[in-house]
Amino acid sequence: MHKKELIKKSAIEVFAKEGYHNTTTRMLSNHANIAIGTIYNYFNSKQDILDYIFKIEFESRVKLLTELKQQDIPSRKKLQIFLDKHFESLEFCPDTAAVLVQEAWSRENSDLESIKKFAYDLPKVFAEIIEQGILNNEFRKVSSDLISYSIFYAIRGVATKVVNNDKYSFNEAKKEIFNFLWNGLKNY
Amino acid sequence: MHKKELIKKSAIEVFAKEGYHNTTTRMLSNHANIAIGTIYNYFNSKQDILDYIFKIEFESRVKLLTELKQQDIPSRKKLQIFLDKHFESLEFCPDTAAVLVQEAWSRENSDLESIKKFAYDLPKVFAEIIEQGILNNEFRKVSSDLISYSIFYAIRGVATKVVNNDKYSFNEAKKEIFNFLWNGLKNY
Amino acid sequence: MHKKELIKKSAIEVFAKEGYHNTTTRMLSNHANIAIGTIYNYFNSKQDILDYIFKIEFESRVKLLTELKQQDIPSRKKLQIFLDKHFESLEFCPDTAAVLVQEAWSRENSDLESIKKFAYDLPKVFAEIIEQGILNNEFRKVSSDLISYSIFYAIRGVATKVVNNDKYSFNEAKKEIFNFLWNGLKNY
Amino acid sequence: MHKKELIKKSAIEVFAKEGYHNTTTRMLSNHANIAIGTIYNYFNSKQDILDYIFKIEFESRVKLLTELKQQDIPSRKKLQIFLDKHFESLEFCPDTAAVLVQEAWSRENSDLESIKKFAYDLPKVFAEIIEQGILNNEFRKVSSDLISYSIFYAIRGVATKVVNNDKYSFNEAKKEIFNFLWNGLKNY
DNA sequence: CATGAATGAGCGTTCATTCAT
DNA sequence: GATGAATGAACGCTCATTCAT
Repeated sequence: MHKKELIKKSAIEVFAKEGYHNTTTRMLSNHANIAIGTIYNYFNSKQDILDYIFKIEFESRVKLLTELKQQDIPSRKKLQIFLDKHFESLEFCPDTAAVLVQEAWSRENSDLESIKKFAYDLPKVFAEIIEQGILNNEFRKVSSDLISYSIFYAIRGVATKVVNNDKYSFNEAKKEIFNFLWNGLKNY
Repeated sequence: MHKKELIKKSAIEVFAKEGYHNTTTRMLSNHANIAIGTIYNYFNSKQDILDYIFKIEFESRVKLLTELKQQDIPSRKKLQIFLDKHFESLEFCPDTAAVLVQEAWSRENSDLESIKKFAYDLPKVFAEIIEQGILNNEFRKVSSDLISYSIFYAIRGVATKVVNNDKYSFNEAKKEIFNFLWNGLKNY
Repeated sequence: MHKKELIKKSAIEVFAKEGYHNTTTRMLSNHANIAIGTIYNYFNSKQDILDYIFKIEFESRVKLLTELKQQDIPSRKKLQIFLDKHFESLEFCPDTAAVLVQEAWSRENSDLESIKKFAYDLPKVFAEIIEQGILNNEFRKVSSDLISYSIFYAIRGVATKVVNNDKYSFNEAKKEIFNFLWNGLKNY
Repeated sequence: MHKKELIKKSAIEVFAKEGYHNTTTRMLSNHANIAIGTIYNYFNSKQDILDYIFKIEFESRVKLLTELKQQDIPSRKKLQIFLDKHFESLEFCPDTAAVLVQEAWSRENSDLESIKKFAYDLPKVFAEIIEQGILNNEFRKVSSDLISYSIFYAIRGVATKVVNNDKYSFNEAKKEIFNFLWNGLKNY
């Protein structure tokens, strides 16, 4: 594996467990079995690592959403696929999910370019999908950007609940949140 | 004003603007025009100030929700009143709202007792209101605790959007989110 | 009781238990049931309290030693009486004894006038008693000021051991140390 | 020199002059011509430096005493050798001696493991040497642990006197205290 | 006289970052 | 490229002392 990816992978594990703020560069270097200085050969700063994580994850998600937007399927299906993918990544990359969830909204990181993109641009793309749904009469006439925000946060709320609580399976949670959001959106 | 309240009020202003983590005790004392030591006559630590803020706000919100639960009015109305109150406080105490929203999620504050209460107990009370709505057939049969989480986060999402963006009035946002949530919940 | 004496008495209790350094003025005021400010009506500083304690104790001990010096009794008896008095005060004013023992040699207090007197002048008077013993052939020709120091410290060593250890009674310890010192001094 | 030893050596000089308590970490770093942070690469805390000093000195002294105990020479000789070594270290490492003497008694350091060892275990080993002397009839039947304490403190007393006073040479002082202790111990 | 809230200099400690090897 | 010892600004917090009431 390229060393930059090794550091990213390793950092995700530590950030997920300890939180970005409580993680020292020494912890990162220990966990990755490299020297502290080596980190700085690939990243400009500690925050730069987080930035990179968000950048990669943002790109993969924006790619998914953009593809989804362009597909010729019902908007209902698009919502479903998005939730499928989202809960899939929660289940199979829980550490990455934990980092995204924990660090995205910390005021401490709020000036990171990639976090801004993640927090503002991603809902924006999703808003466009909602607008498609409104145009073809599948969805009610909602304010797409307000509601896309609500949806993003609502999903995150459920995700947090499920991650911290073994009462619900990912599948159950996915069905619940899908029904809730779909009912909130659909046109009768 | 009692000095403890002065410090709380002043701290809310600084926390809202700078974030809890970026705020130093020196900034707090400068903003409140008192000595650093004075802060420690009323609070045990910097974190204790945040704790106090959350404690006060938690109590007022839990009071509202508990009263709402006991009232003999349609669940739809209860949702509406809750949103009214919530957006009212957002509009008139935006700094407090900003602090609650920013710091409640932060991993680094997650061991504060009052933040745990705020983040976990408040949705729990709300879940009981949802269960009432299910029992009297106003709401669909949803998983009340998952969905109450979603709703809390969804509201936060809209709040964040509105606070950071002057495109929408609080009133518009309130109506949008109410319709969205109501449609997501109601029984046909 | 005069308030100054109340403060002194109370301070001795706290100093004995906590150590001078770990004692805050707040602890002193709480223990004496007075306000912090009141302390400063009778003492110029926290150290001034310690200074006063040593001054009083120094005076009583120097008085004893001076009287002893002037009495027309064998030097052996003088040593015995001194030890009697010393262990008597250890037994009946253990807090005062603890303060004297603990604080007299702390570098932190070493510039206190009364502590210097206590640590340097007291052995000096004792040295004069030893010189009397040498002159009348009871004691060997020792260097009186070196040996008086040794004796003071030796006594303190035993005192510390007995105070911190219930294996020995004050009486046993007194007999042991008397025999040791007497054998060390006496002329054959 | 290893940096840890440089810091130790430098700290001994400052502690000896200023006292442990009056020494700030900034003073230590200035005196050693290193950054504050460097200290913390080798020690966990300011107290840890003192702990290390005592640990090293304790070990060298316990080694000497243990060897002495096992040697087949008169107990009188053992006392003499111990005093020789002790005054030798006083003369050639006066700063170290000053630190040991000043800080070993301080109430505020009394919870340091190495200081406890120094103050309690060292006399214990010495007590065993005294017991040997009693068994082979060189010494009187004294309470070995009380008297070993007395001796340790008595030596400290003389040491303090000599260090703070240029009236006596180390050699004179050593002879005086040896005679005093030997007469206090010997069997007639 | 008695009070105790207010003060702020100064403490020990942390940790992201640098750079000589 | 890899290393990790060295760095020092900046932090949260303490507590003896003051002084207006």
